[in-house]
Amino acid sequence: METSGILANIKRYIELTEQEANAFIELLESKSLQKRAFLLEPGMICRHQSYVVSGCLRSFFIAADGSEQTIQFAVEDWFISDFNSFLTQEPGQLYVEAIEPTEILQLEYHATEALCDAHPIFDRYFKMTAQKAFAFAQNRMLSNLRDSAADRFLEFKSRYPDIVNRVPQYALASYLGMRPEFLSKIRKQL
Amino acid sequence: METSGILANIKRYIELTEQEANAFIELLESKSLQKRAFLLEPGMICRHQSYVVSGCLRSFFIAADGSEQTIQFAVEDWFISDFNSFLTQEPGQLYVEAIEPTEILQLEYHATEALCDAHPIFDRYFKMTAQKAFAFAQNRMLSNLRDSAADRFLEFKSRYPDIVNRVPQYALASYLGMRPEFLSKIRKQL
DNA sequence: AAACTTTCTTGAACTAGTTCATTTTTTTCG
DNA sequence: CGAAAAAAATGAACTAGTTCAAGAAAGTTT
Repeated sequence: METSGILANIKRYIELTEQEANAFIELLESKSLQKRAFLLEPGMICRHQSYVVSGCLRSFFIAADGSEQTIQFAVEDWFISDFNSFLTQEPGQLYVEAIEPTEILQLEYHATEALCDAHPIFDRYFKMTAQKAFAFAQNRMLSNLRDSAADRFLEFKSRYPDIVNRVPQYALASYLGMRPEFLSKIRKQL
Repeated sequence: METSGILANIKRYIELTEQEANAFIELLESKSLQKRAFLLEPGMICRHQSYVVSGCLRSFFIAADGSEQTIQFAVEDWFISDFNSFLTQEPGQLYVEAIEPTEILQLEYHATEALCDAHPIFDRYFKMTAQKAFAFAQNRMLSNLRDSAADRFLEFKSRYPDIVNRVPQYALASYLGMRPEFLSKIRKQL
């Protein structure tokens, strides 16, 4: 199992003893997904957080009018889940779908809790990642309130040039809060 | 100093020994704000998270076109800050303004870090609050992508009937991602 | 209570972004 | 490769929400 990436990720936040690192690695479950496979569907309880070793996933939901709304993309070295469902361990609303063939490492909810009980240093790690995720979500909200559709696209493109070329345009459009036709027109004008 | 509210808040998440509770209370700084006073302005480093004992605050920023965009309201028993600035300890973008005369209790950044070092149980508390805040932010984003302006207003009104009547309409409009004129028209139609 | 300031309302003109229907291009897969 | 499916592009008609301007109402200060 390829654990060097996820360990390096953690070590950016906290220092681990060998024992703590081993306790963590023992919890990991690895999984492969084909392109277009669903890791999660609405109504399911999200029992894992998933770390992307290689490939690309997205989370989205189906709105009342039938349209897809993308919440998040995850490429190499990112985590993804239906976080609300993961946190409450209640049925969720989101799909998580593989955009490319993807390898992930998963952390199960109760195993994660037990890990934190046994090694409180992991409370600190998950504190830091949750705080970072919250700050990120606030910034995204801020940018959605402030910027025009074209500006949101340009900002995303300059920050994640890689992702723009890896995900379908309709998925990116829904992430940016616009219709695919309109994103197509924006791109044409640039 | 009125600390029963904030202690009850914490005890919803974790159990504290008397020693831990005392260590926490010793960090609190209390502050009063007049109506329309600013707790924070753009360019300042957000050095505290603030817990509202009584009154009402909001955070907002000024967009390129000069309009105000409200990020958050905070009434009794809520926390507020420029979280991005608080987390990074770099200059922020947000105003935090008192909408009513307000009493707050503040937790300073480095004091909070020291508290977590001395008593790791607080890492768990801040983990849980950050995770909850992140889930909340995701839900808000989801609702902004999915719902019409009128639906967003109705949803907010049913969830926070109190706040609707306490904050100026232009502030609520900008929180909901619309112009005050349009919110006025929505209300007229209902 | 008068004067002043801030907030809210209203209506008309406008525009950013949507919707729908069709065609073209790209990707998938036997 | 060639057929089928999925994704992207295009254009015309539309609409949800904005902008601007002016007046009414409410709140604050002296």
